[in-house]
Amino acid sequence: MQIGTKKDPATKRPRGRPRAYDPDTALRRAAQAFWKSGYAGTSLDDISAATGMNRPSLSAAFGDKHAIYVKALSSYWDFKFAAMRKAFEGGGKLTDTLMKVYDAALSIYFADDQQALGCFVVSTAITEAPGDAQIREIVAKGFDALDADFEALFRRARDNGELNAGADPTVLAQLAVATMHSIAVRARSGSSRSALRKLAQNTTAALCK
Amino acid sequence: MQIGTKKDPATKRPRGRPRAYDPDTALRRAAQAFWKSGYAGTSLDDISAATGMNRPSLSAAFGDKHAIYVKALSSYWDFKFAAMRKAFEGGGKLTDTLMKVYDAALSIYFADDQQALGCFVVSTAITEAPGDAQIREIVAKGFDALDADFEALFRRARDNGELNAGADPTVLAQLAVATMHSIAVRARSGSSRSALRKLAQNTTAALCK
DNA sequence: TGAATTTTGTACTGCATCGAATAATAATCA
DNA sequence: TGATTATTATTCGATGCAGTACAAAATTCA
Repeated sequence: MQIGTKKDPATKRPRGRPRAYDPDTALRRAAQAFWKSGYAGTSLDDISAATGMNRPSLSAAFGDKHAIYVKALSSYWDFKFAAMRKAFEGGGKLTDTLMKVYDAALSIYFADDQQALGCFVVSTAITEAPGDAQIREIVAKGFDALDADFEALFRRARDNGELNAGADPTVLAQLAVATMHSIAVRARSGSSRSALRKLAQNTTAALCK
Repeated sequence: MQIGTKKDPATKRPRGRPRAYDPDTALRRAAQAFWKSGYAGTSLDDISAATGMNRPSLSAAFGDKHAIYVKALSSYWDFKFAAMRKAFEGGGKLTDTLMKVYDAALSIYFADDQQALGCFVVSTAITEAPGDAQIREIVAKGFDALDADFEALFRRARDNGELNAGADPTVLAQLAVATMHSIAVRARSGSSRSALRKLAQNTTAALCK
């Protein structure tokens, strides 16, 4: 159990009793719990157990359940989604970049060795977005960002001559994202990682020719 | 309010007090409620309100909450999913058939005018499949059926010469289903029906050339 | 008309959950 | 060392929920 954040030993400690948790790791663990069982399926006691924080500390640090969920989703965004998007950088061959992106996604979707968790954003889109404008906004922003990443990638490839001039980057991006969504959905319903990687390879081959 | 099922007036009534509900319509309404808010997000009182049945009647007719969910999912399968799959029949042009399928799906996903509900099977794949083997089985069977329908459609089109001989029906079906999943996901996170129809059109055009 | 049978409607029990109030603890500051 | 401050730990109260027991109602059968 990690005690405190020694991020900067020079900064003077604040006045009172020191925190027994690190807010970032706590949020990551809360995200993992919500990710696995959804909003309604995860109790504050579950969050408490996952983070090691007791309930009043959760309240004090992050607010009520809804606020914790929003912060956890943002944490997922910062730690997982952002890492995946890094796979777009580098500028190798189009097919290689695409597979790097899909492999990064698969690593996240299958990170938990007990149970495939899929994509927290996709799951949130299904469960929480319809009834919650704030969360819907966050999800939409995430989807837009991914759409834009794929579109930029295909546009570059077209301009480089890797794709023929008639290729439509927008449509290709939609198909690439659709496969990503499909992978996220199928991962949670029992498809194996290898089967979904094959799906990614098929998509990559189909879109690049 | 509909009383009883007059499906066959010749059949003698059973012995006791007649039922005040029709089991099929009750299940459809229960499905609608679960479809909207998920398993954990829907209480038995919600189901009770949606069906007009009180809780002991629900218990007696369908069993406990989990059993109701399974039966509701099967009801969705019988009434919605099966109707959508009819769009595969008919044997017109490939692009027309594909758009008929997508339009049938969109009609279901946007059937509720208050709120886009997406696909009950996709939503169940996300929320309930991971933790419930029985439901996971049902979902997998649904996905397999749709994969097979698309694959058969593309195979026929290739054999008819509508697609070039090198086209791979399996891969095309995966992409077509991926777009379906994507539409279901995006529908619940606020995308408009017209935007998603455009997505379907783009997919159709891309896969048929 | 009255007994038998099935369903409906009300009420209850036990349990989980959320949120907050209160007391104990561990640090800094004077 | 004692006051101050922030966090932790325990506990409580109110609410919601799932499942069930029991009495009332509506129908068929004799």
